Amino acid sequence: MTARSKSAATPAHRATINDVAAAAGVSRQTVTRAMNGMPGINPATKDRVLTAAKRLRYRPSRFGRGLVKPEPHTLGLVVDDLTNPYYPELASAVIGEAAKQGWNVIVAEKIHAGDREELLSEVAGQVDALLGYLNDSEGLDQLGDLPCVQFDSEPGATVGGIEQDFEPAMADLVDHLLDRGVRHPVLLDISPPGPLSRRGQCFVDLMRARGIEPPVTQVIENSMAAGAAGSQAILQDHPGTDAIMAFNDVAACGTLKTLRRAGIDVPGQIKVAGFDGLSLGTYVSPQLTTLALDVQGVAAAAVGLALGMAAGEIPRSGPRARRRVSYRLVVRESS
Amino acid sequence: MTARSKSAATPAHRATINDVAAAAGVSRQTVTRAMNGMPGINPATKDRVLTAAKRLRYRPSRFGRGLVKPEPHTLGLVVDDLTNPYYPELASAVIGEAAKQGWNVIVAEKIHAGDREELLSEVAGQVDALLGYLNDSEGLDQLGDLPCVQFDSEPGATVGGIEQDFEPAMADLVDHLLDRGVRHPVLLDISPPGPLSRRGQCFVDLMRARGIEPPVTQVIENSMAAGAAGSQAILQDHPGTDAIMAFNDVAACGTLKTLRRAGIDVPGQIKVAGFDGLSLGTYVSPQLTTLALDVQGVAAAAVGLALGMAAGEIPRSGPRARRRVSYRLVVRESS
DNA sequence: TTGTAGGCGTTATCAT
DNA sequence: ATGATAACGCCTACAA
Repeated sequence: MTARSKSAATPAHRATINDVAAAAGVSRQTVTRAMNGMPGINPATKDRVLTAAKRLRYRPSRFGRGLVKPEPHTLGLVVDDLTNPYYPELASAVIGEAAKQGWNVIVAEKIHAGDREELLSEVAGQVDALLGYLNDSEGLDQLGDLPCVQFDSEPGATVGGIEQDFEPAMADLVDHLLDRGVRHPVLLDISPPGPLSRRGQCFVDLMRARGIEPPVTQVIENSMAAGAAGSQAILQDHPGTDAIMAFNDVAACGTLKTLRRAGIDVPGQIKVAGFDGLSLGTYVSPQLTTLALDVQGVAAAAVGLALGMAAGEIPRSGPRARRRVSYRLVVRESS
Repeated sequence: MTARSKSAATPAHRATINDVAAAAGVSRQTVTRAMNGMPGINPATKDRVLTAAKRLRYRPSRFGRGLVKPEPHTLGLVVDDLTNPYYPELASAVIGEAAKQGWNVIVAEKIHAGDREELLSEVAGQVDALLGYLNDSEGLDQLGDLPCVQFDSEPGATVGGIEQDFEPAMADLVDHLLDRGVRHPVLLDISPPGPLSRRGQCFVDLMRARGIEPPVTQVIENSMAAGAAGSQAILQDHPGTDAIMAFNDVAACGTLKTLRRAGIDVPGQIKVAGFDGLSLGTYVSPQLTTLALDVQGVAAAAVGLALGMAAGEIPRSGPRARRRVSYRLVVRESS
């Protein structure tokens, strides 16, 4: 009655099945039956139990339950940064695929983690399988037997993974650009000074095979700003440029912005292509021509692998632990 | 040791601490000590245990562990759809805040759920607190004592929540528009035929207070396409329009697209304002003037509330279970 | 219809 | 340094 001493209703710790049983004057088993809607219980008893449960704010412990019904249920998804539009599209697809099978998804972002190995082992302890852009170097081996699926997996990987096959689509894009009269394309690549990214190298190789040697401008950061800055550099260093192939859609949006600022017509004067197929590419003007990854396909394959591994139906590694997905050329307005 | 009987090493079920103990010829307790790096164990023994554990691919059960060390650890975040750029920004902030406190986040999307009540109770069973855009109607009451924090909470809500205070910023925006000479603004609102959204109503009220009666165009879907279509309608229905206030940034991007297609100069001919402050608004041209929510602040407040509730330091509801965060006007290029 | 007994995998406490 | 015992919260099998 006094507002002061209401704390008596707040026990130090959560109510357990025993508390409810005691409160309702029945056995734990009867509580179980009531809570889980099982048959063979007197409606009056059931009602009494449920009332007691509600009054005590009883909520079954997922640990106690998980111990007895050890069905795997939780997937870990590790991404760089949800703020980069690529990852939410992937995450959404993964969550959707997982939901179909009744699995939950814990999403972890590397960007918020001090130590990546620590992040990995932390979420590893909470899940039944792990998905993500997981560098081999980041403690993948310390995960014991945990099923692991790597996006963007290289052929020699130690865990399962998805191989992203963009070569044919890239060839389509190169042909498309040449068809439209491009003769002086530039590659805007993301890579430390040194070797090109795989996709960048592919573009260069395909152009070379057609008798064109595209200059390359490299940026380090994966962001629209980096794309904008890189394009600025291209305008200065390569005046005759008639196409810019950006390392991804986000960077391509930066490119569009730079070109607009410079009063350059896209696609009239310079054509622009991106990579990933984000819906972001439809938000901008002109809409982005891009190499679109089948994100749904990636998610379906990855979740399928992970769940198969967790169920013991698919080995943790080796050829059976791999899938391929492909890109396709999507021509929109920027080329 | 014989490679022959390898399959014997693959028990039907996961290795437990007992298996490791037996294999290493020690007690379970010693296994625990070895696995958790606890003191008081002979290095040689420890080594033997760890070797056995690795060989058996032993991974401690989170259920067994959670039963003994019942520290809350997992947060549930319910959003509509990560494909809508608003939610990933929020999710990223929430995950970051949670990570600071050592919590994991299960992300669930309503869009992937058949039944929303089912979704809610499903993730509720896996977490220690729940965050999200949770309509009161969707079974919030069936969650027992689970700590719940509602984004976009109305004053009378039954659970804890964040109140988003945009009135002052909206007033700033209205004044800003009028300063720039706007006389015929139109509201592009998201709402079923009938009452306006809260933010829409606020815009109208503020304009009215300044002697202007803005027409309203309503759309139902929360998407760029809806924003584009709604703006198309505005162009037809209200020829003299000199400003469009969109219900959010995504819709405002649709508006920009429509206006560009129509050859209308922004902001010269029509000014455009959005709502949310997404980074998306900096991807487009012209960059979007918007009312920016302090997403970090929202996330920090929401996670703080949820963890406080889970720890029993904050009541599940009432004034102490509420926080306010505010918007601010960000003037960019579109106005 | 209801209750009793046992065990799931882990860690803490207290011996030895 | 190591082991025995008990306990965590829940569910299943069986008994009453």
